[in-house]
Amino acid sequence: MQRAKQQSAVLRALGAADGPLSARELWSRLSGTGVGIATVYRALQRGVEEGSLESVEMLGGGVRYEPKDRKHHHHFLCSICNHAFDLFGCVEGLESLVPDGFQMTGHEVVLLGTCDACGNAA
Amino acid sequence: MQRAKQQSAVLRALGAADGPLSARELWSRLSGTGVGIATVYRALQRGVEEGSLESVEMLGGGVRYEPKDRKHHHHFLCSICNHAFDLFGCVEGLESLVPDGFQMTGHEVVLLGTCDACGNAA
DNA sequence: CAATATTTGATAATCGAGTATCATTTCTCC
DNA sequence: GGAGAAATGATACTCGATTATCAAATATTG
Repeated sequence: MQRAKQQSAVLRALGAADGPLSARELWSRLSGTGVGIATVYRALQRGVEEGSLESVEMLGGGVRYEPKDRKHHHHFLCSICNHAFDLFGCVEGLESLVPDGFQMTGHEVVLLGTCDACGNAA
Repeated sequence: MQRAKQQSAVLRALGAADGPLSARELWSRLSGTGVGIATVYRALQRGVEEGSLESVEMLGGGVRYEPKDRKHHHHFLCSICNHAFDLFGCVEGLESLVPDGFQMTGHEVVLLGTCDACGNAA
């Protein structure tokens, strides 16, 4: 059996997600496998250190993680299930918002609303 | 002397700011007035309850507050001083990002970088 | 002014996220 | 297989943000 088997499982679960996950979300997706919350944090921490993961701060509370190899993208946050979904594409006109003298090095866009599943369930 | 004098001072300080402030930021701007941190939280809580304030979650950690009467706007977060500045204007093309079946009810845009003061100090 | 209600500041208590610890299990390497 | 290193899960602990508590100060009302 390979090394760090559980941590691999954690990273695989994160890679399979359709958006960034918090440590708790990730842990709940691994329930049944016996993986402890500490191992989830260890895997995330190591992933960030090694550069394969990236942490994303987002409204809705807390830090979420996602694989760093994804293209530039943004997120849709469902106000009902509180899950963050990856979006594709970006927006225009950001530069025009920057005040004089400010240097923009990046940006975040979060769309808010209800996802397909929650919208239909309501 | 009028009622809730200190809470008024808190709300006035928030109204004078150039962006949303956290409870701590607000408190530090009132240092010297003897206002306690508890009163800051009380004023913020009451403001939100009464509808004059709105809480904004933002990367950079924690919740910030701003007067609710401001027009639709977004924020610029300085990665050095960690202060959030109000921006004016908005962006185009958000609708095209929404996946099928999702309902968008709002959006947040945060520009990241360095503000005028921090950029010049560097 | 007296009686009562509200506000205030200090600080204790609470809460959740994340981290540290440690005994046990599992690998790796020979 | 055996020794040592790394990984694991349970859980105690830390840390910061927010809330609750309470006695003192301040307003209001008559």
